[in-house]
Amino acid sequence: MIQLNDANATLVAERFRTLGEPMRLRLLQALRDGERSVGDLVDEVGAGQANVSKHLQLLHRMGFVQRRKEGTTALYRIADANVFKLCDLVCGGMRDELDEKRRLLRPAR
Amino acid sequence: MIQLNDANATLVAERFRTLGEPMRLRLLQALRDGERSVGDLVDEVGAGQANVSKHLQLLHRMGFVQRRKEGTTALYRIADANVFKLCDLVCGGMRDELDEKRRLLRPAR
DNA sequence: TGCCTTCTCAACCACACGGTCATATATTCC
DNA sequence: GGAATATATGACCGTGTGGTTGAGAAGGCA
Repeated sequence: MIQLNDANATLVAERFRTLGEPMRLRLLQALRDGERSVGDLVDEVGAGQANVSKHLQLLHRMGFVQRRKEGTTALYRIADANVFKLCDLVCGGMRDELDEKRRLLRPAR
Repeated sequence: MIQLNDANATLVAERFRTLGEPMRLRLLQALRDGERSVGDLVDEVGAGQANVSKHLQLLHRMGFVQRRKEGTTALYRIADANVFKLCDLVCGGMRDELDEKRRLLRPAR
């Protein structure tokens, strides 16, 4: 791991925090199989348009998605496929933790 | 990636958000080379003791660290080494993004 | 028992953030 | 130009969260 001095820790934390939001994760997943317009995403995640737009902007500023305009519509797409690796790792950790808890429930025999 | 339905997205986001805090990242890094007491960590990261204790508790609840008591001192250690893989991935993403920005600054020749 | 150390817990405050509403901007079509 | 559509932006509000402070356990030791 890169040295996490105070400055780096802040930058890295900023990116983790960006992923620490259910709506943003759902947007990323919706973008998983290709480019989508804001309107499509609004329909897909069932949230307000302004809200979706703001989340997408943050994901864009953090470099997780890219943006392209076509007429009046804005098309977003995944910029960094590693996002899904991150999710996989987190899910793996969740599984491990659940296994551990289940193991602790089983009384020592 | 595991299907991120609404329930899963919340759980995964919860874990990302836990890592989305500079102080917690610094605590994890301080624990990287072995078990540490709360007091040691307080000295190492230069924060209030109650504050460190709270952060450690959250990391513990989320399964990132394990806890052990010895007399009056509490000893924490990394429970899930994948945390560092997560940090590496995020750092890699940051590097890529910086490279991209640098490339965009160079005018098309 | 009484004191000291170590840590946790509860209450509080200030601030950041997610959501919504209303409005602005930009592009297309008539 | 004017209306309609698609997106972005700003103001506002309620809630969640990091930090601090002070009190409260829990163990070690004289």
